[in-house]
Amino acid sequence: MPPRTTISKPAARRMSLYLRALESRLAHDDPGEGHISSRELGLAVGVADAQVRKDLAVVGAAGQPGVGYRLKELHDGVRRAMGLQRPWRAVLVGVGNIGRALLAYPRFGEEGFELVAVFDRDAGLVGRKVAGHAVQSMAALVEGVRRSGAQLGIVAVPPDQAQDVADRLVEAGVRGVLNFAPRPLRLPPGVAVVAVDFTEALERLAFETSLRRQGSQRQKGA
Amino acid sequence: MPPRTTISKPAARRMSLYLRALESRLAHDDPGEGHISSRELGLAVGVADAQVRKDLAVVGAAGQPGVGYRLKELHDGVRRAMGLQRPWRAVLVGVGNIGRALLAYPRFGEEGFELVAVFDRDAGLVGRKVAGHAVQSMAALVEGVRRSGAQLGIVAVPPDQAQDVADRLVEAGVRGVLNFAPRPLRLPPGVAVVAVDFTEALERLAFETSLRRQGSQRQKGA
DNA sequence: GATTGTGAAGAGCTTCACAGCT
DNA sequence: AGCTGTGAAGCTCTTCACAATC
Repeated sequence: MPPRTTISKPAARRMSLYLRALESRLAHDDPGEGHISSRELGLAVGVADAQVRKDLAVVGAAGQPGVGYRLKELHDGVRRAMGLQRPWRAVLVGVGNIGRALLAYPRFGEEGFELVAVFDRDAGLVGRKVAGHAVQSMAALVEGVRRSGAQLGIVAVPPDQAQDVADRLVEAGVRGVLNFAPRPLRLPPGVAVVAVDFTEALERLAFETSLRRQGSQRQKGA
Repeated sequence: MPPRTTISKPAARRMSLYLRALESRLAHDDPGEGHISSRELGLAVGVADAQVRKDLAVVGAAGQPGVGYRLKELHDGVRRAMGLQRPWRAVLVGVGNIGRALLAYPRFGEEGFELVAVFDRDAGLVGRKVAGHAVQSMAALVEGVRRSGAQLGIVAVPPDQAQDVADRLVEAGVRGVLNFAPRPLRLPPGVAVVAVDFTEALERLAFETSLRRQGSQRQKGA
């Protein structure tokens, strides 16, 4: 049963939040037989209850009036809707600070993401192991990625190398790219790109903070 | 002259992109007397030209029909509209991999952001210098932040400490928080929060990638 | 001829509010 | 009583299209 409606971009963002709220709840609820209402879930992630119900309707989860949604069922439903029902294979390019932070991320691999290869330009790193992953040379990238069958590539290199690395990842068959370089990537349609941009985040923070000078503060959830 | 209209959240996101496109352009245009059209700028950041014009109208930038916008004037206008006309003082809490990545970020400080204090829980780090910044103990946090007069705080600690650290930052007078922990923060209204969440980004990537199975690919810019 | 500025139309997203179920 | 599911209303953002300008 495919989702009734497509999941919008804002909804996809919220789904990640729901997932984590559900997981934290499941951790405290061993049998996993508990329920959660749209209001509770909304409170946990800073979203209105009606919004939660609309989102969940899209993933095809059935709530029980008067009770709420079954935790386990809901968790599975959201994961399936987000394309996380089976694991994704990812490669990491760039083992600088950001790359290391990702390697150290316990969550990586824990649920649905498997890091199958790691590359770096630095000859001093190539051949060594970082967080259990043998670092390969950039020369080995295209062949290595192709052999690994990875669908996702993570670009954690300096900005001037980002486009080139991304192009080679796509050449090697990757279908989605996570870009940590503060530079927009141009990739063919059919390849998904998601950017994580510290500078943008900082600037957004400056903007939002300067908005909140004394005076009319409308706020909603978080 | 305050902006005619308020800048929407999506618009604020794009402003950061405009800024970087303009800066990269200014770097290749030493006198800074060049012009750029809404179409060119839109192409650089993956946005429709009409959208660019609407955004720029909000910052109060005046374009010249048939020619475009003056680079330097536009750059200044966007920075002002984003609240970047004068520098922000920020503190960093947590000198793990993410914290280090931020410290290494050349852009940090280069334009508009000054890192005025750095804290970490690890006794082995306290007192040492990392990337030119003396690491202070967590015990010194509230007093240290208050004395520094920082308006922004960056939370780069493990998730279980994030809320506590954020609370103390707010207690110390911080008015905006950049959160790298994969956990939503609850802070009083009047304090801005921007989250950078790797897990969310990865899951969004999985979702967008799974959408792009063969078939109808609508795409626009990037 | 090229490009801006913008009203109006269009698309998308969120909130409201309530009938219906347990 | 509590909660879901959802049509309808309301709001926000984006795209269109074109007169005005250089």
